Amino acid sequence: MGLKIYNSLTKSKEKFTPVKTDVVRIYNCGPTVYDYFHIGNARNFITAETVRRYLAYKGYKVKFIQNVTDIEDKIINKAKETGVTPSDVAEKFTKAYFEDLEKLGIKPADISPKATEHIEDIIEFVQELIDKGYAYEVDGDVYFEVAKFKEYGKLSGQKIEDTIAGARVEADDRKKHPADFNLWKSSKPGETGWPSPWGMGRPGWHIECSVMSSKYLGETFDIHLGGNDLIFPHHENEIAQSEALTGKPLAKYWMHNGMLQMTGDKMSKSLGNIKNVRDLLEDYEPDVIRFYLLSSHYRGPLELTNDSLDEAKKALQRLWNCSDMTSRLGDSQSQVMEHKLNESEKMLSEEIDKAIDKFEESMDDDFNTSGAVGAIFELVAEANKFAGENPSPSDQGKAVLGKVNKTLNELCQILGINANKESSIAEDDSFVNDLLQLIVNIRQDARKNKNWDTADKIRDGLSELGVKLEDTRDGVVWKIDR
RNA sequence: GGCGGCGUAGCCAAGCGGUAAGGCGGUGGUCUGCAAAACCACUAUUGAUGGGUUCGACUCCCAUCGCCGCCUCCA
Repeated sequence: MGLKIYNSLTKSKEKFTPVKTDVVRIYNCGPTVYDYFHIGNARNFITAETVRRYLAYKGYKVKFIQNVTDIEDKIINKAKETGVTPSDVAEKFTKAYFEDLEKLGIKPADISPKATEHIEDIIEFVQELIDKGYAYEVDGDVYFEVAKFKEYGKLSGQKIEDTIAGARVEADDRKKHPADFNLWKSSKPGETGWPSPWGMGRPGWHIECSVMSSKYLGETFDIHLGGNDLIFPHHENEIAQSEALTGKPLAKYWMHNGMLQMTGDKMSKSLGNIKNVRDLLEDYEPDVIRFYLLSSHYRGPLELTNDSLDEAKKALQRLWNCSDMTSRLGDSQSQVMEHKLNESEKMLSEEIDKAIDKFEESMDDDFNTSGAVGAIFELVAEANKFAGENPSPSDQGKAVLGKVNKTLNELCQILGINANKESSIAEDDSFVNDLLQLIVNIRQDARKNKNWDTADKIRDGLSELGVKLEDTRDGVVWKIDR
């Protein structure tokens, strides 16, 4: 079973074979840093990360680039509104971007190139397009001449004529064709700009991705990702620029994630119905947010509601409980010896392999994280069942449970989810642990004396402080949740 | 007008040409001093609707309806 990827370019699932054998090169369109990023952006980042992690799990060497657009009209507008410079805005939100990524538990890209640090490269790229006859300059602006690129529209299925029929393209007499787009924008006096052969100006939006992807990944890299709202015009234009210049495909596979919706509408900054990740993290743990985003397929739409997040949290709790139980009851140090297993141990052991198989099968099928999560939960159910039937497992039983624990951890890690709950109190905080142990011992004494009032008062009181006590058959277990 | 996606139980959500994973919720049990956790049973004869192909379709094709995205900045 090899990996299959749905390629937006061909609108079909294709077998994945890297362009080069030794490394998979991936580019994802990163944020324009004019505000905190929202949960919809996060879905894209997490989709990219899932691709990246799974490919690494499959044994590929992965090189992952995600750019930072730090000069753009929206940044300039924001600067005007708030009375600071565009670079102030960009700096502030670039910093916030990396902070929020980290809080969400998303690994930053191998390289996060910034547009403003590649002005020279961009100018060179634009000049070459002019030299090759694909672009023209008017009053300090440089446009890409869409009519010159015969394959224009191959990604989005848009025809140039239809685009004009939409009549929403800004009228500009200076352009040869309404669909022609900006490669270089002249700047007004006093505006941020860089010197260029065409006067002071700044890069058009689409050009930076073409420039930086080719610079760091080379011509024809493997996977280009982005939200499906970028298909047209952004990705279409990227293809036009790059392929006009090189005559080679920009990327082999194009992956586009679906939009996150709020009460039926797309979440977007222009609609004003956005939910910042920063704010969301006040109410939900990173794992919950990631788990929720992974619980459906990346290409479909996904509705964000409090209920869906709450539900994700409960589901995740079930996983955490099982992980807890298997680490408590299991022994991950000792080896499972198949021939020594009894009937039920053997069954559980087989369930581990089944879960791994189903997990990989799902992920191989265009990164079906929903199916992969299902596989994990099937293992959880089997482990719980086994533990219920074998409260005091044999050594081999412990070994199998330990293996379940390890498997749970490994599979979750591929999805970027912690199989174990991150506690706000360090696990090695021995003072807290000793204190809790003392309280629990006192409560156990009360229980021995059937002093239920005291015992319950302690349990309820701790619960309010975020410490949950469970009286299991083999002792008291506490979980910290605050 | 052009391009594309979606429509599966109360809710969320997968696989699959041979009669529906998983999660949440609900109901009834087991365990427990009581809880919690966990387990067991039940919870879609039905897959928006209407046709067609097929021995057989939720899965393929066509049409209809509904929802959504893109065509302007947007992950």
